Amino acid sequence: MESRYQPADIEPQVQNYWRDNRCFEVTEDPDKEKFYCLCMFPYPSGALHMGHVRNYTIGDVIARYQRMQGKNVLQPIGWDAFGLPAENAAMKNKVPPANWTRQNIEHMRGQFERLGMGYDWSREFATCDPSYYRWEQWFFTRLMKKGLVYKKNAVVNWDPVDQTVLANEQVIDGRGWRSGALVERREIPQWFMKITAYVEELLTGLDTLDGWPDSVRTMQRNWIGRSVGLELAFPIENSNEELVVYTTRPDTLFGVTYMAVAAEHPLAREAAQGNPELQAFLDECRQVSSSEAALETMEKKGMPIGVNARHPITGDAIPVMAANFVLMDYGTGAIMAVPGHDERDWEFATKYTLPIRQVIEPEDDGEHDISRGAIVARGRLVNSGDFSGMQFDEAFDAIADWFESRGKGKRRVNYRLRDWGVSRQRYWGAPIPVINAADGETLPVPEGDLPVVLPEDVNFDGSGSPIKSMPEFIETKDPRDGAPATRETDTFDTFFESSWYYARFACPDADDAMLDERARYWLPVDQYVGGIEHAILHLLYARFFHRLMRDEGLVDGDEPMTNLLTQGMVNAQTYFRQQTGADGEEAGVSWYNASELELKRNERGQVTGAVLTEDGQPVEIGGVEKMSKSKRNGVDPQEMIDRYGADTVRLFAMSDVSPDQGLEWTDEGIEGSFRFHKKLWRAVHAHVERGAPPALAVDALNDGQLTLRRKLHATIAKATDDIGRRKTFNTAIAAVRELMNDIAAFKDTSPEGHAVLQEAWTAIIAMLSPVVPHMAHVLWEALGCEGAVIDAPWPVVDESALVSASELYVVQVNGKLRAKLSVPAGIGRDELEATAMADENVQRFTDGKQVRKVIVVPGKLVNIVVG
RNA sequence: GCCCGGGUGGCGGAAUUGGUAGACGCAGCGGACUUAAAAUCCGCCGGCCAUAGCGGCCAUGCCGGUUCGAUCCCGGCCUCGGGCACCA
Repeated sequence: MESRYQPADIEPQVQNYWRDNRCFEVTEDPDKEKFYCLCMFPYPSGALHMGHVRNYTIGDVIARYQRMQGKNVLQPIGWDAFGLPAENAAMKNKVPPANWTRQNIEHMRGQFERLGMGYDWSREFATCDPSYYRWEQWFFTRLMKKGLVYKKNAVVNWDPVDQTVLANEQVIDGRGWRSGALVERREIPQWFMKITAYVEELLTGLDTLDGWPDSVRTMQRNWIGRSVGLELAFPIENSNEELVVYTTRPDTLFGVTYMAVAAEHPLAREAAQGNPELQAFLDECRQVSSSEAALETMEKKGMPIGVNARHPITGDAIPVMAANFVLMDYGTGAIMAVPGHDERDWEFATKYTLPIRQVIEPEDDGEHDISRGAIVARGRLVNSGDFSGMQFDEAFDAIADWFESRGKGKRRVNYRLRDWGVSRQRYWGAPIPVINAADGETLPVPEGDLPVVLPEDVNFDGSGSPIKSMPEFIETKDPRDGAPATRETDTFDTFFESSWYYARFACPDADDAMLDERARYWLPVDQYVGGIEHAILHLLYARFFHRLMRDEGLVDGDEPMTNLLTQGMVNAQTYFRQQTGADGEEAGVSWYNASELELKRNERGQVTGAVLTEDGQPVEIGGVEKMSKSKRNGVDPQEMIDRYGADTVRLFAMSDVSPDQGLEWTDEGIEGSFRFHKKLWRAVHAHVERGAPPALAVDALNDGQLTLRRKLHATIAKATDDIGRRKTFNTAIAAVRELMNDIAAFKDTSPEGHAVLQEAWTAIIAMLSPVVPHMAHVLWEALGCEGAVIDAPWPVVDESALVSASELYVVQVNGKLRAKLSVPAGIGRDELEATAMADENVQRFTDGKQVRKVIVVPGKLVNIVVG
């Protein structure tokens, strides 16, 4: 064994060992418990960043831990290879998206290996492989036949200068990111998946997902947004038409003072003919990004369309407004407005001086001034005709009955969730396998003609998707009669690929089916790991897809992932200077990387400022923010691996915080992690130099040896719980460090002590091996242990080692800590109370006072309440 | 705007979800070793007060509540982060 820790020497050797012995390639084994561990696969953006390192280290630690628990562990990796960045890179670098993507995959694969990830590389695939996307094309045609997909018009962001559809991300302050032109809403025909057909199941299924964080389940529940309400119609004056609206607050119906319709609503369009002012307003309403955040935060605008509706109960005339915040494709394109009891309606009514009427009196009897704000809380109805005096539930039923008995409305369960639009007008995606026949029919591509291969040798100049102007792609034949027909040129949303890849990893080489029997062995995923930013969309689509595949007979079970771990982001300190132009105007901000700076500290070590090394002038200290190129606060993992080794980087990524929290990267932190490796190496080296230890004879141990052994087994218990159940790797590592501190203070050189130390070091190396597998591999061998540490069993707690003759009690008086007592284990309550009362410091606070009660928490605490 | 999280010493965080606030690490200070530096090792390390020693008061974003006892539960606010359906 080398006396110095040299990661650059040992890490490649250990990686070769894993590769040569195919350590991580697995097959189905019905005799072993299976464990499928999966991290959300990466988008091949070019190089690994720290967020990747963290994500995949978490997964690797769990996979290696479960392997040591004796399970048949599958940990695959692949590439979420379609997407927008490849198109942007293609424009910038004049490379076809396919080439750029595949080069990135090559590079990142090497980085994963260098990090020591225990992947079954034999299962690797990229979603841009035709052998992968052919099966989702096949699946889509199956769903077409089942009626689970359909085509309808839907809104996109249209850049009128670049003549192209923009993603929400490409719309900045309502303008196209490249052209700067005001973006318009435009309707085009698109394909939709009927996720709403599964909405109840997706909702109730959340209750079964005990292994998911509550926050994610709540977010999904709210996203689905089930509500019970009333659908009712407001007749239009002097017309046979009516406005259908949905409300969850029928109790406020007498407070309706206006109606609002979308700019695209037929009623508004009709009214705009011959009304140029209204027409101009409707045109203006189109110039808004289609994102909900933009819609909700923009200035609410409206204009009367000169048409009245009639209140269905009172018959009162109610003006109809066109409004920019009502959307034609959500709900019915019309809403009833109750400014007295809805904040948005209140603000709108105040702005346009529309009447505000109070029809609810809240429970709390507090001061409520309807002229100063809406009363949103439920309460008793007032000014509501026959319904006045009723409470919410009673009023809801009475009003709903009123409408239903007259055939003018009905109770309805409504969902916020909308069907999933999967069409993208982009090139770098899987072609939607549809043929447009000359007679207007849309037909699925026959199974025998799949896959519809995306041409990869293209000239990508940014003027839209190349396949949209490529006759050799577009021209095809009608599968019914061979007549000329055209292909669909839209591609799938990339969420389509990522909704089922987890299942394909079970059988990536199946070439005559989407999935085969192996999927039933490996699924569901036992542990899924990924960023919290995917809490809703990706995970909801995957849950939907799993049910679609279940109903196609491809998989068992309802849910795709049993346990979910959502990981926080990797952040770092930012530094900047506000730059001033020659004219004294502010000319933007310059960001600096920590490596360019020197920090100033006061005598306490508190950072008081920073100066740029180059010019010695101060820079501002900004916030701790997500690592990004623009803020220049990123750290390249490759550089860190080259300097410190993969184990040090892995350890730091795991040791500072639990995985679900944001991790702050610091240079000092990584140094500390490296120091830990050197210290551990030295300690094990010194231990090994003593030669082979005698066998452990527990009965022969003295108090000091028993105490160290108690600490060891308490540490094993804690680390097992922290890694296996809580997934708080940081506290498991801290517990091991505590144990190592105790070992450092253990000055026993006897043979018995030597044997205890051998037991301790062996357990420490085993427990650390999922996090720092290279170093553990080498030290395991040095300790003379059998086999490779990846095949070692996880250490087991010896319960008898935990037994102690005494217990520590905390004594409080009126909830304040006054003493600590060490008492014999299993002491009786009376004796315990007496011992506590007899304590000198306790008496200072109880003296002359009456003891009202004594609370005892066994094994922990005594609280004496005096008054 | 709406939904979901977070806020604890100089810093990252711990306290297993009602029972010792500050584990572990980083930074800092003091010391040992060294010709010196680095590395390493040892000690101290929330604030205020007291001190030979024992100890006391305050303190977990802010305000209020429940409880014998609150970082943890409830109500109201402030603030930072994630998502909002075409970034992945």
